Amino acid sequence: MKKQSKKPVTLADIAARADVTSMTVSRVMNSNGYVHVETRERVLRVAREMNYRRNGLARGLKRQRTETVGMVIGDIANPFAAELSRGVREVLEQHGYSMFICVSEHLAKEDVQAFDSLADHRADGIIVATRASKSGNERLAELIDAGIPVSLIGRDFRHPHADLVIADNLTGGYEATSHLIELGHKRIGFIGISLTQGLRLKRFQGYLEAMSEHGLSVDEQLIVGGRNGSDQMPGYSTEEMGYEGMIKLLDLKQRPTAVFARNDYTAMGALNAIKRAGLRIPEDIAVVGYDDIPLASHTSPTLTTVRQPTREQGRTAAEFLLRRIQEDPDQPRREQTFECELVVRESTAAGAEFLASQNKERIA
Amino acid sequence: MKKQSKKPVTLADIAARADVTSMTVSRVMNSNGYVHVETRERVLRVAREMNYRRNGLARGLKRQRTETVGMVIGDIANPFAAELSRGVREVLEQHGYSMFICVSEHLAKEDVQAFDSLADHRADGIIVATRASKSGNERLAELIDAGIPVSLIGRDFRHPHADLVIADNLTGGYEATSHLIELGHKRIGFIGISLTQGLRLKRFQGYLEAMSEHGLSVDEQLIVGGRNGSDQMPGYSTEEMGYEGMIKLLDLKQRPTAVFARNDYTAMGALNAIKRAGLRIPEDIAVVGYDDIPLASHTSPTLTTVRQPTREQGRTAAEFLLRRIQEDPDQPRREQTFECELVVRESTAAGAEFLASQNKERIA
DNA sequence: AGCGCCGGTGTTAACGTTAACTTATCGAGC
DNA sequence: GCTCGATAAGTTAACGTTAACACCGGCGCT
Repeated sequence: MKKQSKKPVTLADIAARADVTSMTVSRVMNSNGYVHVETRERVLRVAREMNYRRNGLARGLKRQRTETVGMVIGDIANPFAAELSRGVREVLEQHGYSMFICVSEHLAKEDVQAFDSLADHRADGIIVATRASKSGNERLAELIDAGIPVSLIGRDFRHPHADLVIADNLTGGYEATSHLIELGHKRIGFIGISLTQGLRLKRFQGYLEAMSEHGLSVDEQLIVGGRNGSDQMPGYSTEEMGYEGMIKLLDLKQRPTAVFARNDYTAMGALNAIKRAGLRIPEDIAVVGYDDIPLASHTSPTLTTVRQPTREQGRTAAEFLLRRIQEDPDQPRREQTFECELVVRESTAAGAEFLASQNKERIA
Repeated sequence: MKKQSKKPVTLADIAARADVTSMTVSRVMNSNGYVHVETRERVLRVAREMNYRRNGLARGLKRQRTETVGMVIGDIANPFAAELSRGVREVLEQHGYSMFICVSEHLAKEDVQAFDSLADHRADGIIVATRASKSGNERLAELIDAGIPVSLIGRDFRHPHADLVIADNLTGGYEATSHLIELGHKRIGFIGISLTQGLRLKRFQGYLEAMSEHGLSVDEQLIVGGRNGSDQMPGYSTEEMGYEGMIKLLDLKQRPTAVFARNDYTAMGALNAIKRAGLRIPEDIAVVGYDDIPLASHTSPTLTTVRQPTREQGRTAAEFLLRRIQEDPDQPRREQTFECELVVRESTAAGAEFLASQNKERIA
């Protein structure tokens, strides 16, 4: 059924028409080596006429590099990942690398598939911003051992030859929680994990530490959310989780006076559940999110949250990766931690004067 | 500076260790042709030991296809694009194709770069979901003419050998506006375009048609938003545009009683500006968005919007593309239009009874 | 005159894989 | 015994590009 379609133009085709060898055409295309001005122009003209596109496969095969970097993210709609990718791209582009994005939908299986796919297509390096998983980490280790440069962002996985950039989410969670405690809250809920598997989440550890350091006990009933069983959640529904988690909390005999959500979407879901229940924010219940996505300053009330230097993390990961590509893939690992910053907005501010005194936000 | 790093294992390396030829190893790896059971197992064992990864460049070069499809989107954080990409992936994965995403950040230059990059790396086909631009369209036409299968989503560009899936945004915009008119609104604003360049936007045309058909005049003061000059807007800020646009509308001597926003983010910005101004929704001002992103049912009030079958569009585009890849790249174009559906929620509902009578939404 | 060097171009041989073909062995069927 | 088909390999020659080297004429220098 497949019709014989016109096959792509090659250097040799151009060479024949321009009466030179393909080597000369190659030199013209890559502007290296000596080529007579007239020859160059003739070749370029023919190439344009024939609508030549170079074959990156052959090129990459011969040169043993593709000037291509793959980035693996868990959820394409996540503004946090989006901002990371922008940082990565900024740097890669400057250095002439193309970036291709693979999405794992937060599934370990797809994670591995993405790694394989990028490795097989000989990406020069891989930037990984997905959540850690056993099978994913194992495959990643194999690839790193095979000499593929890898740079990780916020993934709880270390390898002697892979770089890592990460935000200090432990402190971030600690500060968010402490902020609530300082406002006088004692019953503080956490939305977005299940107790069985959330213990590795740094921002949750920060929550626990803050509570215990201030002598507050943690009521397990106040820890809600997270998927039953598997860790898979279709793209966007973290915010659904926030909504449902909050409802559970509101139904308690003794409900919390404040909640800390694992991320801003979750927090937005919680905001909604609270408003729906006819309660006021922050008077009845205060809410803190995490990530400071652009929407966080446009909810009502605006959302107190923890900002991490997202684009900067992407940039740094890309820089680490490029160094590893251009120097030695087996060089010792670099790790950089970024500090987080509490951004106080209306969802926790007791009053305007508090906001005014605390809020260091730039006038955006 | 670059240290001699261990070079990747090849079929020949395995062949040597397993005492066969690389052809036999190739047969094992691709499970085609006859291979003795013992030989196969020996080869597989050696391959695993040596941590073999096939070279997709060489493979693609020889086979003249890569089983890879590129998708170009304008904004990675846009939930609409995210949902499209999920649909695309669903189909591609079923057929054994890998998908790589390129992001153009809504810039024509990056659009062209993405096309080139995918073409050069010999993707078997390209799915394009970015906004049309002169330079982008031109390059796209070149690639299509060169025989690269292309499938377009919602891009205002036609080519005899490229497929197109598109939502009927004209009708969508018409219905959204008619809905407001039927509710009794006469001064209806539109947020999200500039008059000079927004005329091509189908949903805006639908707005204009509905207004004129109902004998309402359009006040140019009520058309706000859009960037001054260039069409570039950094990722997310459409919602900023909604906020600022709405403020402009609120400042008018005679402000609108309803607004139609070009998409849900813009609408959310508008919601916020209205609430901030101390006005009620929908009593003082009604709001309609577009796209029905997941968040739309979680704002307060929930957002009336126009839903398009997003994932379905992605799936269809992928199916079109696969057919074009597997059959004839020069086959005549297919075009499929998807109907949109008005989803009435609180931001326009006059009262609960209205909602109850109109809202066909599934109990999600 | 002889030498070296530079500009300009060609030749050769890979890069790693696989399509297409060839070779060889083993039984089954006549 | 001979042919034929299935099984199990091996051989050859690309796919399109470029690194490395070779070649050649001309110019400047000793």
